[in-house]
Amino acid sequence: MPELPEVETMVRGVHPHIVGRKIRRVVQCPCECRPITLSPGFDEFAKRMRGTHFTAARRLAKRAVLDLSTGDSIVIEPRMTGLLLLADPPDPGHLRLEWQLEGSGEYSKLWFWDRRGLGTVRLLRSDELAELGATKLGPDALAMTAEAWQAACRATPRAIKVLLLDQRVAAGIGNLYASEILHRSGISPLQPANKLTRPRIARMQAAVIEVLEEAIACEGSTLGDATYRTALSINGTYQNRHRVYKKTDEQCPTCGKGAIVRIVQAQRSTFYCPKCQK
DNA sequence: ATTAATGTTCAGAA
DNA sequence: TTTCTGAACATTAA
Repeated sequence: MPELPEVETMVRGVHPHIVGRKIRRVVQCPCECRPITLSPGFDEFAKRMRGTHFTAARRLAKRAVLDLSTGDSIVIEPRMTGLLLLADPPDPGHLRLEWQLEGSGEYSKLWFWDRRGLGTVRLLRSDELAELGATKLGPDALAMTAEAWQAACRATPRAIKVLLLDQRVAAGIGNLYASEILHRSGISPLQPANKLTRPRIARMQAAVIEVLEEAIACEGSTLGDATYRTALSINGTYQNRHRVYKKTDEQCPTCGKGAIVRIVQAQRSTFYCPKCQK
């Protein structure tokens, strides 16, 4: 579930509370749930971590990266329902990993909570982390220039919505924000990328930045049927500003004429206004 | 009972 | 080589 703004909110929430804190112990599933995918296996995972301390919490595309004093990094991929939490999980039954922190501080535990359990947590050396970034991820969506989008669009006839979701083109945009970005840009999600004109791509690039930064300022989107919340367990508020996502049949807030429709592209829902997105 | 859900990855086919 | 489809992972809520 978390996309770029939600993961950014997670790492910002966790950073001031864990940097400098030593790891006393790592516990797998303090509740009675199935362990999520870990690498390496839990024993080595915990051993390489014990006694080290956190030096930073940062975001890599839709992943949270917790750097350790050893030079290793914990790379957390929340996928659909994963959360990094310092307090109050949505329910106590899906805590998949617990880091017990030494020393003084407001919080003594850091959790990875994941209801569906599709998330993954890996411990990587710096060279492995660099390789991950280089092979699977394009530039961060917030760092993409209009020229970079122009080059990516020119190179393919794929639908622009599908291109926005391609993490090798630009990393961090997910299904929710792709629809919101295209609506703000006035671009149809079905438009072949290589048919977009330069000014329209420039408009899209600006919308990418605007939507993502506004969503970060709102601490992400917490949908009614979802579980996302900040590290301190506060709901995000960007859902109150959604214009099209899950708004099927509602009036378009931009043109006031059309109704929002839902279509399916690459097996994912897309929401848009056919009247003002061309 | 069926369907869809803010993600990623893989196999197989066009 | 590129692109698309379907399925898989697992759980829950409408």
